[in-house]
Amino acid sequence: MALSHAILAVLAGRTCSGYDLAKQFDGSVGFFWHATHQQIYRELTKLEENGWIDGEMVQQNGRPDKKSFVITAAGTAQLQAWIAKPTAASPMKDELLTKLFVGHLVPIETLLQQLEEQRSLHTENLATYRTIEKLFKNPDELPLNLRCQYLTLRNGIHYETGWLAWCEEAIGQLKT
Amino acid sequence: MALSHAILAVLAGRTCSGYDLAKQFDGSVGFFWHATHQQIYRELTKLEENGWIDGEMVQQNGRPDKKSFVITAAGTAQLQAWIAKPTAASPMKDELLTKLFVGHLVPIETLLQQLEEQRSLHTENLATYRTIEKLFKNPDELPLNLRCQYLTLRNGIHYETGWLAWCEEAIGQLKT
DNA sequence: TAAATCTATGCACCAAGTTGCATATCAATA
DNA sequence: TATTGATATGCAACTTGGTGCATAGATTTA
Repeated sequence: MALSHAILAVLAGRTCSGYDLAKQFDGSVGFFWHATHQQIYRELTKLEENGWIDGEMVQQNGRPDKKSFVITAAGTAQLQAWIAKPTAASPMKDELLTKLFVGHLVPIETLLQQLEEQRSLHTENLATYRTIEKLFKNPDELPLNLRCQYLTLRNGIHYETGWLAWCEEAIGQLKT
Repeated sequence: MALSHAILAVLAGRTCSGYDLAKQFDGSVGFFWHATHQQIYRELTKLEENGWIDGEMVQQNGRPDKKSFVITAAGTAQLQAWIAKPTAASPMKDELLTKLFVGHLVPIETLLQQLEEQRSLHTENLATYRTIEKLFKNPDELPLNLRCQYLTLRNGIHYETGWLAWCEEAIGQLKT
């Protein structure tokens, strides 16, 4: 139910082809809602059937033709209604923690390897977010739409910072 | 692929019926791997077919009979091999952030409501974790298996703390 | 004694997500 | 000119996850 809304959310900002959307879902919205191009194309068909978006073939020169989608009034209304609805808690799924939960079954070195791998992943993510953060000058003076996007970025920064702090703690603990 | 391993992880600690497992997945492992009782029963069938667990009917008095599962040597080997494998990054899915991303489409009051709802959810979660944390005396002197479990709990605490800090920041920002 | 609650297991159907494949246009590079 | 890479879209098959329902033994509570 929520992939459709994530797509509407992107289209609320600008018209996109499926291909454009797939790129948005790899960065930007992709930071908090993962989707493959397959899912996106399939969902676009449904959204158009529902009348929430409108597709139109666009001839291009220098590259293949594309189908461009715009959000309809009904789509926007749908999106607004969804935002106001109570938010379902995202079902937790963390492979690393599951592994650590039974970490005593493997050599400590294996655990440390995994933790260090995670640390470098989260370090990388944090660096990406920090880079984007710098593009926002004077966060307090942003128009509302950008301020909202800025806050989603800030969430990512809190998230990654928290993970990194934990990685350090866990690695430290296990090395004792 | 990973629900099976989460189940094996629980069974590595103690024999369980499907019902017991369902309760473990509501708390404990459930804090980082969500699953319904339906998924669990279905997966148990597969795990038994693969020979990774062994099921046996147990007569009980005072309550219905149950089927009790133990992990096999093959199952433990499987689990150990899985722990050592590279860990797939968990695909992000956060409904609230998706909503906030297009938050300018609704009144600020709606956003604040949602954020305050999240804040209270995460406050509750943190309180739960803190309560469990107190059960661990002298974390540095725990045997390895408990220390690993303690670290998963610490991850939850970092996670919830980070979320709460962000909630405060976001609410503060939007109230300006 | 009736109803609610806890223990215990499972089917059927539907929705969502993943993987691999298939196709095609056009630009740039080797 | 052949290949690579970016643009662009999509099908088919499969796995996983979610919802609702169905059943049933036993205890507790009203």
